[in-house]
Amino acid sequence: MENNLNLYNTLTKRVERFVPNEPGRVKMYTCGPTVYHFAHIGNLRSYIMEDVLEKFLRYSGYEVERVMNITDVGHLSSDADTGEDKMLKGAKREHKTVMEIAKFYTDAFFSDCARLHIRRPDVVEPATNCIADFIRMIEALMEKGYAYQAGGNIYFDTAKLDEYYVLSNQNAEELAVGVRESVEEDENKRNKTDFVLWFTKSKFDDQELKWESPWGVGYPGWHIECSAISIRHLGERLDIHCGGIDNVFPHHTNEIAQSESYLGHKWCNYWFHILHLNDAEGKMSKSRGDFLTVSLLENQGYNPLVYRMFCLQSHYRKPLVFSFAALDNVAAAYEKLAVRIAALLPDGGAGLPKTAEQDAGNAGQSLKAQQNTPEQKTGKEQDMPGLTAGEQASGKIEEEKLAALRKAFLVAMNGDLNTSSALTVLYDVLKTDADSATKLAVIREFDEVLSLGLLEAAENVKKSREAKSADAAADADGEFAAWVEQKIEERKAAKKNKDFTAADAIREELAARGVVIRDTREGTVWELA
RNA sequence: GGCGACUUAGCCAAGUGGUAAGGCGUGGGACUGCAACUCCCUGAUCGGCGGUUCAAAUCCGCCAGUCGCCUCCA
Repeated sequence: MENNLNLYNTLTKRVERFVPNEPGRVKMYTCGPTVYHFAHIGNLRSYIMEDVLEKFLRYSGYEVERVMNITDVGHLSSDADTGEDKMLKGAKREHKTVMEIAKFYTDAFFSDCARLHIRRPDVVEPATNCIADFIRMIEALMEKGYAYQAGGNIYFDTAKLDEYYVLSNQNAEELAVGVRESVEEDENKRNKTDFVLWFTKSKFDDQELKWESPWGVGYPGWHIECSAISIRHLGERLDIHCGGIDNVFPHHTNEIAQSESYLGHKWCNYWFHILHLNDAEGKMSKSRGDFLTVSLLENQGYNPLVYRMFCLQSHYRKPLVFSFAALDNVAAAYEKLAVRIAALLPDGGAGLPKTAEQDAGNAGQSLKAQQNTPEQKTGKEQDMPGLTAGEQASGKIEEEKLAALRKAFLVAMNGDLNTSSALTVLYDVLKTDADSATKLAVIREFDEVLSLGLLEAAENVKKSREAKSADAAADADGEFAAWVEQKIEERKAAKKNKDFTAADAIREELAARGVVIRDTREGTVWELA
């Protein structure tokens, strides 16, 4: 099956058919975090949506190579040399070395990602590993005349380009410099859009990490790292460059300027930008101080995957407003989905062997084979992605129904990654007139891309619904469990005698001890609240 | 000041020319002694005004509101 992915491209400001440089292969670069603090859930919205893009590309049959940088140096709070390095700021705040800070927050970042089922990119490259690449690239830019030295620093000369504002319709005359109060204008720049490639002279001397360079001891500017790291790992032609919308100008604009000047040809074809997560006050940002993290959500009782679903419920090119009311909405929807899927699971709870981590890490590799052999119907069951023994046991996969649902999913996702519509296909699956095995297979397949952990959640629901009594009894000490069982028997007797007052009293007595009971067809089950 | 985006039912949200998906919630019903669970049913003419068209939430114009970027930001 041919790929039909249509993606909005910031470069052309249109939705375009995605065609990679090399058939069947996608080279994807993501601007990674600056690791001076925890990532807030707004940062993570971008990574969630990029993860969906990556997984959908894999699901569509592409081989994807994805690279992410880790900014662990040279990220100034100002582009003038008066600023303060963010890493250094973090280190000062916590009385640690810059490298300790970087390590700690890098680990924290990937831990957050794992909890959100965001796959770790194939290559994760800290900027401090690539200093030699930066220097090589800056030297080349100097030789070609695109860079100049002034006041001890190396600057990129944006006047050398015919076209600088390729991503946004800014214009030099109207571009305001130093709009924000904290930003000072750098007197060394020839043009106001010039940016620093290498610092050797800084008004603050306590920069911890410095390296030798042809221009003296110093450290790299921020923009050079993404260009150099991408070219190092993905070569001269990039298919997709991702990032938050705020990076469009100046960061990505500068990346294009320096990369294409260096390479002498077009560098990246598709620019994928995610709009921000806002709250009632506006954009969430680290610098505003107070911010929400994955851990904070977890502490308040939210499954991180509920936040993932919250993001998927909206479109990546629309601003998303966060509120706990809206999150509660999604939490309820997630729970209900899990319950409905649980009802499809075969009895006996035949295993769901994959763990959440595996699910997050190995999304979609299997559709390609199927798509390449559309006529092959016989023995298709064996090809089903991740079809478990349980699914096979509960019935035969109904191929035609599966194909119809898959098509709806593809239409949604191919339409500029319409995850909101893709999510509704999940509800179509549940409503469709098909065998449980088919529905489970489809849900499992879609979840390779959505990564909402739906089958695991359903399995948990099933466990707690059907085996909770036994589990609770095992968990609780025997004496307590015996007491509960006895109370349930007493209530049963009371109900039989139509003594509902007594029955309700027993239920309340149990509730007071944290035991919640529910009458089912199979009898009364209980669990510890 | 310049650049850009958004505005759909109580809430979230899809829908870029053909007569408003889906979810949550609410209300009603079935089941249950009751409750919970589950299932069924239930709602909007698309910020305002004007225009183009046989036909507009969808195109154009004006107005209003909200938000983002303009060298810290995902």
